Order: sequence, then structure tokens, then C-alpha cells
Amino acid sequence: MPKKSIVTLKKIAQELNISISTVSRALNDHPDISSKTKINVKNYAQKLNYVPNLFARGFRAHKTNIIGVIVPNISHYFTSTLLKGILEEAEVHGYKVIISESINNAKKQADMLQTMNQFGVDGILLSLARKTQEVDIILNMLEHIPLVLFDKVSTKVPCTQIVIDDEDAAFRAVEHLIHTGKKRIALIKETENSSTSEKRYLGYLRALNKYNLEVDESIILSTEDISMLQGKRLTTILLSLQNKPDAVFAITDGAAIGVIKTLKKNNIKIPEEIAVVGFSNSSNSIIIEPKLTTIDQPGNKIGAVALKYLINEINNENQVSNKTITIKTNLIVRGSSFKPLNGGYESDF
Amino acid sequence: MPKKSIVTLKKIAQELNISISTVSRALNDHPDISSKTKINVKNYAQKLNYVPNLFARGFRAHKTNIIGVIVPNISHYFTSTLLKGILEEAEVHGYKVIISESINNAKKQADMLQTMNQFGVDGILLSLARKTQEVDIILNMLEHIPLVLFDKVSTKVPCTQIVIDDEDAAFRAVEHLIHTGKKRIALIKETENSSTSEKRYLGYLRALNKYNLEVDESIILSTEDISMLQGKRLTTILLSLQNKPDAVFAITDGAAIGVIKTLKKNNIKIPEEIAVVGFSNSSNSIIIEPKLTTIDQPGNKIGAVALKYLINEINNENQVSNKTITIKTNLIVRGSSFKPLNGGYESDF
DNA sequence: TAAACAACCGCAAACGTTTGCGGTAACGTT
DNA sequence: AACGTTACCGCAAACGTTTGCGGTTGTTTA
Repeated sequence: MPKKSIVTLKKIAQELNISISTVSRALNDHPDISSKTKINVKNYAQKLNYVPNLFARGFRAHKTNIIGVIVPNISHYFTSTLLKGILEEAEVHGYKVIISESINNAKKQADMLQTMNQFGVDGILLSLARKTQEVDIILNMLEHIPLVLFDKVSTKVPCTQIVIDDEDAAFRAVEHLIHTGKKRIALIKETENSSTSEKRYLGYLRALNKYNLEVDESIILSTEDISMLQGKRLTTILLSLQNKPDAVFAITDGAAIGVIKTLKKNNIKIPEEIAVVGFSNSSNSIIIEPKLTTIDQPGNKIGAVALKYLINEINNENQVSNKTITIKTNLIVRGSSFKPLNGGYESDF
Repeated sequence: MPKKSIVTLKKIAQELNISISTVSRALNDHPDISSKTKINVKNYAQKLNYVPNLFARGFRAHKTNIIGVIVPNISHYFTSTLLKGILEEAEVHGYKVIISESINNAKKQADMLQTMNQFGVDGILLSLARKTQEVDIILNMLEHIPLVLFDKVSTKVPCTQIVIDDEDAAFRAVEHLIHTGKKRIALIKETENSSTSEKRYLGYLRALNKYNLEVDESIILSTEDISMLQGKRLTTILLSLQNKPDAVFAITDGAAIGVIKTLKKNNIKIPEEIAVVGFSNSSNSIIIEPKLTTIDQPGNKIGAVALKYLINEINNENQVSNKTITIKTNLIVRGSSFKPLNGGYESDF
């Protein structure tokens, strides 16, 4: 059993023959304490390697300096960039972060909210599980503890939310395809009511609308669990059509890569015959050949901003705020949608 | 300010006209309490939505049920699988997990150990930052708090360690290349003293040795930050050689993919002219074409096992254990090293 | 010289929980 | 009737910290 003897205020007080309160105040630079005593105490504490028991402190102050984070799935690249942003920002503010994953399970998510609250975290950062329908537990949470939603959000919850401009990003992606001369652009999206999928769909529609392109339901495909495999499957459907599309906008890099793979297998020229655009700028998007045109979502920034707003709510204990903060994204044009005319050279294609 | 009135044992005791201790014991199923009282108390607690203040409880019991995890970089796919394993296992044991990243900075890592200890975590799971040389802080930590190393470990620290069989895995990877008829196998590894890199190097040597193949220093290349870019750079070096290799074993999927990309650009047939094997089975390894032969490291399992051993040390407060647990890996053969003879069909090549 | 004031410090309560110990009632045993 | 036993339950301390309040010096002011 390791556990070296633990140093407390009491011990310091005894050795120095002063009271516990004086030691506490000295270490906290309270004005009531003479600088002589302060130096004395601080030195001695230093020597004994004293560390305050944040537990006791938090217990008393009802403040833990821990914030809880719940994400649907930790092992997605984008999620880990979100977490990175959160962790970095948390550190500068002196907060620790507890992370849990809901595995896209609403029940589990509810349990986690409970446990986190029970643990006395100072606030919660939540990215919703996919099929979160009943938000009553979350609403209830809102009355107990500061909470902000990020990435996967819901308008049903009146709290501050940090999202990317999904609609606008999708719009720009499709607009880009149109600018390259494409006129019949297919869409691959999710069926379940995912807020992001819906918004990207709207962006797609708006772009077609703006440029007076026909909206053809037969090339708007949905799938439950969007993935590379589904991208492949849906592409074969698209290719079996009489009137094939000349571009595909997949709402996810994974699906987009599935599209590319299937197009290549069918010897279809990318982007000349069919162009492809994804969403996320995942690490895979520069591995596939041709490299994938996609939307870069600054995960770090989303995470950092979310934490910043949360801390704000923790400090200003006024009533719950309710605005939605939108983080800008970037369209990254690569070989899957655009081939430079002049001897333009893309390194790996 | 939200903060609904908080329910404590005291409140329940008052309303029910019994003592606090009785309430506590009733909720904890203490034998001294009559089942009538128990039911009574439990029902009432349920109704008030009582949740024990784990903070106060932990404060008293010197137990937080939080374990700390420090990893070099959270946004690597493999890392997130490790974390997933840890999180899942932690949940079944009723532990919460605090995660920090050291960004491969030894100083930062030391600070984090301190803070975690200060926070009163029950134990620490540590994956070392790359250039962790002075381990005194860690050794010191060992006397205070249960700690187990995982993935990135060091023999300098006498504690239980969870690793994969790097040496053996590398051996099998190279042996596989030899079995396919390759005789001149290049190696791409790290320069800095990374334990994994060293072990994989040893496995490489052992394989060459077993099959009486010459070890040629000129095709054993090292790089500081191993990555796709470095893979590309080193491949051009290999290709400029008079006596080119007929296979490349890259100690990392990223580097291996860089190799493949460069080989393709130079119109070299994979695997006929030069075969490639990586390490990690990252998501990228099935995106690149040909798909990459690689070693699958079961991150989930490593994480889970690490946590299991940590909890064991937390409970059995006997002296520090010091064994090294090795997790088995799998060689996954794909197109980058092997082409089926009979009309064998690989879906995307 | 007395009163007022400042500077410095200690007492004790409080946070919510668990738990050793002691106490009371009811019952059965001699 | 006196005693022992059992079944319940409450008192109070303890965990380590912070903080309002009051107390003790010593110094300045009237």
C-alpha cells in the first residue's frame, strides 16, 4: 500500500504552532495575515509538499471544478477533435473534464446526465445521442446545472448551443458543384431525424433552388446508418438509374468515400463524369484517390467555444441563456470535384 | 440561477422524524434497520429524487471513484479506441474517468500527474509522452497512488504495464513478407527512443535472422515524427537506391500509406515489385488502394485490461505489482502485400 | 490616561456523509 | 421479579477546508 502520509492544514498548523485558519488564510493570501506569517507558512507548506484536498474544498464550496462531457461515440475522428478543443480550453480555465459516451443510446445518456449531476460537476457539455426524442430529462437537468449543447443539438432544448453552419456549408458544397458545371446532383443523407442531416438537406435544396435546378427525388437517397458501406450500396442504385447524376453530395466523408470506391470500380471518371463531395474533412479524405472535396469542420474550435460558453454560464448564475452560436466551416476543394485545367498538379493523382 | 433545492439525508430525516443515521443506514441496507423503515425511507427518498452527494461521501471515505487517464494525443484513432475500452470497463465498475492529454510533453505530463493526484483520483492510467526521460516524478507518484502504464510504457517504471506484443507482431509481419517470397525488406521506424519502435525493430531483426536474410542498414530508415509525409520522403530515398528493396515494413500505418502513395506515383506495382505492410489497422488502411496489410491492435482490449488491473491495485492495497501484460495482435493480410492467385477477388482494387 | 483603532490571529460552525458506540424498548428466560 | 437477549435506532465524531465573528495585542488619537 503506497499512500504516503497525507499533509493537511492541521499538520502544518501543529508544527508551526498556529491555528488552522491562519494557515488556510496565509495560503490563500488573506489580508488579515501578516506577510511574515504568510511567507513562513508558504515555505513550510512547500517543504511538506502540501496539496490542498480539492475534494474537501469542493465539498464545502459546492464547486468541483470538473465539467462533464457526454458524446455519442468517442472513437470518431471528429469527436476527438471536439474533445481536444474542450480539453485545451478547460486547462486554461483550471477545469478538469470527465468524459462519457452514450453510444447513441438515449437511455444511457439520461443515466449519464444523472450520474454526472450526482458527481457534482459544475456544468455539462452534451452532444446528443442520435435518437434523442424525449428531452424531459435534459430539460429537468437544465434547472439543476449549467448545460450547453454542442455539435449534435436539438431545438427542443432551450439552452445555448454551439453548432456549425450545416445549412450554409451544404449550400456552398453544392454551389461549388454547380459552378463546376454540374446540373444533376445526387444527395446521400440520413433517414433518422438527425438535426445535422436535415440542415444539410436544406442547404442542398437552397442551392438547387438558387440556380434553378430541378429537385429530383429519385436521386435523393437516405440511409439509416450512414457509412462507407451504405455509400457503396446507394451508389450502385444511382448507377442503375436511367438518368444518372453527374455529381454526388454525400453528407458524410465515409459515405462519400464509398461513392468514390464504387465509381472507380465501375470505371467512371471522377470528377469528369461524376464528381463527389463529402463532409467533415476526415483523415480519410486525403487518403482516397482522388482526394475528396469536403467541408472542414473546426472541431477544436467548436469544443473550445462550447466550453467557454459553459464556463460563462457557470459563473454568471443568471437565468439560462438560449442563443445558438454558429461556427464557420470551410469548403476544401480537392480532386474529387475539380481538376485544374492548366498543368495544375495534384500531388497524388 | 437554476440550482433547485438540494435533497440531503438531513431533509429526509426531518420529514420522516427519524435520525440522519437511520436514513443513511436504511438506504444502504444496513442490517440494523427494520425492513419496514427501510421501505419507508427508500420510498420517500425516491419521491424526493434524492441522490447521495458523492462528493461528501468521497470526501469522508477518501475515495472518489474517479480514475485519471493521461494520453499523449487524444485525436488519434487508436487512442480513441483505447479510451473507449477504458470508458466501457470503467462504467461496469462504477468509476468515472477524467481524461487529459500531455501533447507528448513530459513537463505537462508531470503537471497533470500532480493535478490528478491533487484531485484525489483513486488511480491513474498513463500512456507516456514520447520523450519521457526523467521518470522520477512518476516514481514518486507510484508511492502515493495506484498507477498502471499502458500502450506507451517504460521499463524504467516498476509498475504493471499493459502493452501489445510489438516485437512478436513485427516479427509476424516481416515473416509474412518473407513467406510471400520477399528477400530484401526495408524498414521505416522512429529515431527517438520510443519503446514501441524499438521493439518492432527487434521483431524485424529476429525475422530476418530466422530466415537467414541479410540485414542491410541502408534500407533501415528512421524519422523523428513518423507520418505519411515522412513515409513519402523516405520512399523516394529507397527508390533512389541502386539495390532497391522488394518490400517495406513501416512501423506505422500513416507512414505505410505514404509509401504506397509514392510507389503508385512512380508506377511501381504493389505488391509484385514492392510490397508494403503497416502497423495499427487504422481506418485509413482500408481506404488506400491497394488496401494495406497491417497489424490490428485491439485498442479496446488494451484499455479495458489496463483499467481492470488498475482497479485491482486500488482494491488490493498490497505493494505495487510489477508485471507486464501482453495483449495479442492480429496480422491482417490485404492487397498491399498479397494478391490471391486464383481469381481471388478483392472488392475494391 | 482613556478610548478608539488597526493589525493580526483563533474559535467554532458548516458542508453531507458514514459509523462506532451506546441506549431503549420489548421480549423471553430463569 | 430480575436478568439477559434481541432488534432497532440515535448521538456524535470524523473527514479537510473555509469563513464570520470575536478576541487579543499594540499603537494612535483625543
